[in-house]
Amino acid sequence: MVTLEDVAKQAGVSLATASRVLNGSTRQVGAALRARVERAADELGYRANIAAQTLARGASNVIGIVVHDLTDPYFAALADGAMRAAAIEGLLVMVGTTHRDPEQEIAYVATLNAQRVRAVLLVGSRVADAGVTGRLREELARYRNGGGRAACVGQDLLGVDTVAPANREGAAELARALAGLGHTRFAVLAGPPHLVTAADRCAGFAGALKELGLPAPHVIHGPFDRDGGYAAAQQVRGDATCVFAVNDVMAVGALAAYRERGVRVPEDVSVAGFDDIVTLRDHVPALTTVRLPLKDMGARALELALGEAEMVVVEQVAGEVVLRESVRRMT
Amino acid sequence: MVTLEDVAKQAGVSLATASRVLNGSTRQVGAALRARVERAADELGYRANIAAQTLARGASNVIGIVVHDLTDPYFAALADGAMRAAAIEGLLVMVGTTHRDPEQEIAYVATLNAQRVRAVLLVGSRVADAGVTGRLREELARYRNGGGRAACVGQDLLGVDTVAPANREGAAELARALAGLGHTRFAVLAGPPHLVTAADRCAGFAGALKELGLPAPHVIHGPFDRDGGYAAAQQVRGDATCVFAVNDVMAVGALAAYRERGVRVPEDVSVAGFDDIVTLRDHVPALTTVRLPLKDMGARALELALGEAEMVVVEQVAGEVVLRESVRRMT
DNA sequence: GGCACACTGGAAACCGTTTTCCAGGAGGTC
DNA sequence: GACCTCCTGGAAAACGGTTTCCAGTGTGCC
Repeated sequence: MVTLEDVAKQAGVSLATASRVLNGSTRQVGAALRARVERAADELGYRANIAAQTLARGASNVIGIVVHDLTDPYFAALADGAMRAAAIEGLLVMVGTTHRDPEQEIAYVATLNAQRVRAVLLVGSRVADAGVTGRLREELARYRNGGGRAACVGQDLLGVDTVAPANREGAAELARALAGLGHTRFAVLAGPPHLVTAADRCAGFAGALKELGLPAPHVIHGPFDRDGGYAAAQQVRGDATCVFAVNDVMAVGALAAYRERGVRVPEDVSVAGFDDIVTLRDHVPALTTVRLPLKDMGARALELALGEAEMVVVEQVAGEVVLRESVRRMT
Repeated sequence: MVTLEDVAKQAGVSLATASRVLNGSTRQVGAALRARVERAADELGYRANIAAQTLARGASNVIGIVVHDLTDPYFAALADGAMRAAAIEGLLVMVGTTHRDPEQEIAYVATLNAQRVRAVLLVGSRVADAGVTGRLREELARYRNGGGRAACVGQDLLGVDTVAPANREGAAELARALAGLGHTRFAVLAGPPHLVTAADRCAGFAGALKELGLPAPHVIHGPFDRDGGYAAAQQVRGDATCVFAVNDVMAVGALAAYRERGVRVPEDVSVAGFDDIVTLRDHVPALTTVRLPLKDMGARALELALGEAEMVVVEQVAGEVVLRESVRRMT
């Protein structure tokens, strides 16, 4: 491995000069020496050792992003947004996936702390478990005490800058829109009760129905993924005319379940989701959903993490109800 | 930031002892001291500085994965497979996305080299551009000369261990299967001509048709994504009874285009894709495609990169034709 | 009791940079 | 011409660990 010293020797200059030429410094270096150093570096194929730079500079140009599951398009979109923003800032990205294990999330924060990454982004729903959340907060505090910056996409439960999708309000608005189409008997494929995002969407939906004086929905819990939606759809009571799956991939699972059973959507039952996943936009029937600007949210979270605000900032992101063919008007 | 020295001081031991206790060493440390060190580390909230460790050890526990586009489920699945394998090995992952710019790929290899990552995985099709490929090979050689390991998922064009999907053979087999259903006039939504994966699939398909004595397909080039499929489908000649999109997301785009125009699939035209993307498995009509074990391929690429084989190994991965409802029998 | 040896702990060199500090020379001003 | 300042280059001290020696202790064996 060729080092800066090799380059300096070959160019006949000191280490300091070589460093100044190659790795950006405020100091000027004379044209002649500069050229010699550059030529030497090129000839030798020098690549700075970033570990050494990080150590010497006390700051790295890496950020960490922790997501639940990269193969879930929801997280892929958020991560992509953040990564584009990072690329613009000249930052490298370490991605960790927890596969929905909160302990993994804590472990990642510890590791990213050890890496002294510039910022950590925690992307995805918090869980309703004070113990886990407490330990995560602790680990995060340790990191931030050392000068680390952090932000979160999800719920404002960690005491760090947060991009918070308006899950309750979005679900409520969806409920009102669906009620406006004449639906009165609803079911909710609610995901896991401990997942805050799922719980908020469910609660927002149910709350709006209540305000409208409609009967409470039939709530069915299950996993937060496609198969969870598929399974939950099997248990929906027959009298429901409209089913709200708390995310799009669950909704797609539900649609598959109905299709297999010969239940027509939207003729026999209406189905709605949440997120407006781009990959699913060509699904048939087209999914009614609540659109979230996922890429922007990811990018915004990175901005917040890097930003200098002395106060913790929490940004609500509104969802937009998008009515498509998976729901019908009842009348 | 609390350092090992702080811990050593607090525990009243030397730096060496603290290091041996906390960061794994072959050397034994007495129980009493060991306990003191551990307690001190815990009290102070010590986290080893990985940059310093990497520097001192001369080896890092990070690997790099470079993909074209993380929001494309094809890459998400491959990356996820590799990341799971990495997690098992206790490795951290840096992910870079090129957004399909080959220059970015070269730049990433340089950066990952600077990071002295343990291995680099280049995931995705090569491009048919000798200049770009040459420069990438150069950068890769530089990295490997410094002791780096590399592997590739795609085509064996870089002189590194490669997991190579059998694009030609898979497409040929698909062509034979479709011909077996009675189709004779084909179109191929072929993607960009310079993208080797796309070109191979197109060539394999056309080659098989030729062997069968069928007319050459109508080949339409365009982008390798959903919108590319959508646009290309508009240009298909009216006499084609079966359209092969060289990947699944393009096929979905084509299906959308047909749906909008009121062309029924498969009644009016049959459509097939390639990859068998999991996220699309609930698409209607269900997509005929060639299944690739993407997660396994990603994991296998990591194994190869980490492996000790002195020879460059190239592993062909066969695709499996999956006939589903997006194609019909002609008779 | 003496000796070799295994074992544990510490001092210090080293990993590859950055950056502070110092020295020397050029240029400007009075 | 003397003095000051500005600018450029180099020596060396960090940065936070790991690891090689080296020294001291206790043990087993003859």
